[in-house]
Amino acid sequence: MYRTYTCGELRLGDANTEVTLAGWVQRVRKLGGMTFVDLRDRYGITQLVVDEHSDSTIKNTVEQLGREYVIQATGKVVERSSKNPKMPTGDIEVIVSCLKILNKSELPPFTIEDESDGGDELRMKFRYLDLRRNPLRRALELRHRMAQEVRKYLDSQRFIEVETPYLIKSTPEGARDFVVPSRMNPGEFYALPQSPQTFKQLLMVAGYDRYFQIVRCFRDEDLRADRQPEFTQIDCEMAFVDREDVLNTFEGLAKHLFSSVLNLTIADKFPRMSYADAMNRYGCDKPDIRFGMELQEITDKVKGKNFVVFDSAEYVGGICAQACAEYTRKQLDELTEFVKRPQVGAKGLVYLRWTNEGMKSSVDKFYSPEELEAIAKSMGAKKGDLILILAGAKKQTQSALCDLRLEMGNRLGLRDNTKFAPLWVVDFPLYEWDEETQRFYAMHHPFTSPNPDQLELYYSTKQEDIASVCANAYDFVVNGVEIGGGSIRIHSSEQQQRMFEILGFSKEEAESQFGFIINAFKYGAPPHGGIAFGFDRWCAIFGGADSIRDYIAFPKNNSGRDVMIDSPSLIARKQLDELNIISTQGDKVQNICDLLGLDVDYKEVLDKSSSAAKSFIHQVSEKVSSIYDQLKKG
RNA sequence: GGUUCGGUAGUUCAGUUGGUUAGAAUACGUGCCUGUCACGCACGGGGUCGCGGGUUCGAGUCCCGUCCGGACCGCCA
Repeated sequence: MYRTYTCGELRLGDANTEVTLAGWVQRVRKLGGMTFVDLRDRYGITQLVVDEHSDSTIKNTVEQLGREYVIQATGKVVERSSKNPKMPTGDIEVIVSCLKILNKSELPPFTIEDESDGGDELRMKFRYLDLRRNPLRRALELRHRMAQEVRKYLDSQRFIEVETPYLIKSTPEGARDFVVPSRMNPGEFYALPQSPQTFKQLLMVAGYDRYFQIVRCFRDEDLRADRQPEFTQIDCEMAFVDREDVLNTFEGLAKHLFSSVLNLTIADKFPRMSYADAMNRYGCDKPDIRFGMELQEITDKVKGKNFVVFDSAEYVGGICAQACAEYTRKQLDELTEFVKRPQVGAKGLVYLRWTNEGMKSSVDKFYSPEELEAIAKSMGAKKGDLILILAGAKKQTQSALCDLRLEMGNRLGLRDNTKFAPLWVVDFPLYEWDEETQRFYAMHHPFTSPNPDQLELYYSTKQEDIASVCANAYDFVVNGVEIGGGSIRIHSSEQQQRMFEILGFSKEEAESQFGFIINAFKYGAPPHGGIAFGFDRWCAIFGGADSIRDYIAFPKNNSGRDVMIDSPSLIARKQLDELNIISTQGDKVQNICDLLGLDVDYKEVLDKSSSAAKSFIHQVSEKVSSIYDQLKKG
């Protein structure tokens, strides 16, 4: 037996027990006559002691230990003479009577500690070492607990977990697909699912009225801190339900997770907010409602005073930051810089400081103190408050105010990541008009049903009628992060055909892309709807993190690379041939080599920083100039 | 596709207006140390300043290009 206990469980009550532990050497502290070794495993750290009474072979072995050596130690548990209250095993230590090095370790490139000295890139490259650290271990343990509790709850609600295929069919709508070449069907490709959307709907047609799956999904789009090319969804679908049924069921799931994972009881029903409300009050469709500071439109109140910025604006609005009237010039300049960054995109920032000496603003030239006070009061401000105003086109200005509001929330410490504010956002528009292509796109996806009260508009021939149709859809938002979204689906093939018609699909296109689902709907599709949660994000939110990367064991970097295994990578020409794929760059290089009679490995050459690439360029230029010389000679 | 920040010791970083032998902390090595737990003390080794080119008497520092990484915009139904 390698071990009788783990490194996290021994306590004072275990004193005088003979134990065997195994783990990694966290640290060795030599104090002349005696040596302490911190032995670490997944469960904790236990201190081993070697002193003058120890056997000389043990003293010898302990001399050789280095960081991250894997060792096995046997000995007696004793009470420490000087205890360490900071660690759970701090009351005891193990007097080593037998010590064995199971495996040596090279010196790790960064320290395996809660606050590692390693940078992000290095830690990604040695992810298996980074995963030894407590913060990552805790993140993955949280994720595990979440997954177990999701299954427990959904099982208790009679959901069944069904696996759907990963090799499916590419569809034109939505995100870019990852594709997989089919060797047996030359020139044809599978797509990896962006979500199991159509399959779960087919399961409803099949009569499995409550389905779920914790499932990997794939999107070939650019990444962010909270976006990976492969990510995990809790994918759910129910039949014979309306919107209320779905929201209640999954509010139940959320509450179960809050209580079982975070030990937080939320008694109240989650608030609901319409999309239009969310945009007007918070400037975005996923508001962080942990704090107020709502957007206030003042367009009509500020016009007509010859201030051209306001007079020419479609929308003027602001937020009121309580007790910030004494913000310094420097702080206000910082905020101005913040909103002028291209990512936020405002032209400038107008401020009103309601100080003890009265109103001070950047627009004193245009407005009297009384007028400023009236504006401030209309926004619910009082003495001591700071008002920040942006003006411009409505959509962009609201969005910039949203960013500014979140920035102020951060600055004022109003976004405590141990507090949670869940929210349902409902009544999304069904379509988005795209100016460039002059057509409607589905805001959610093309299986989303229209609001049942607006069917007349859904079948209307007028563009503005169609644009005003709301979707029977909903998003689940926590702390300003979209955790999940779903809808009641279309279940009549007539409504589905109308959807494809509005989206500009011809009958033939719809048939070839989605024929299978249109057909299925002819055979008794029940009314149904569902939701999908971003599992990685939900874990990150519960863990209080901004980035989902630490909640994924082996994530990819900003450019979609796994720097540990160095993927994606080039594949052998033989594989490409089998798959009937023409490697553009590889073939170009290979063709040049064949033409000039060079013996070069195209894979090495494609790594632009390699010496093979330099030598390739050199050889090619030599060859070309010699050919040129020969041509000149005749 | 774009904006922006960064790349200097194993690691995290500092490096002034372009000027002597590129520093600190930490890690590592050696020695001393019997109650440490971020042990302590002393000494030591450790550098392609991402790469290529340019300006200059002189470049880690300025300019151009390029590669790599982070954050963001576009994109992500």
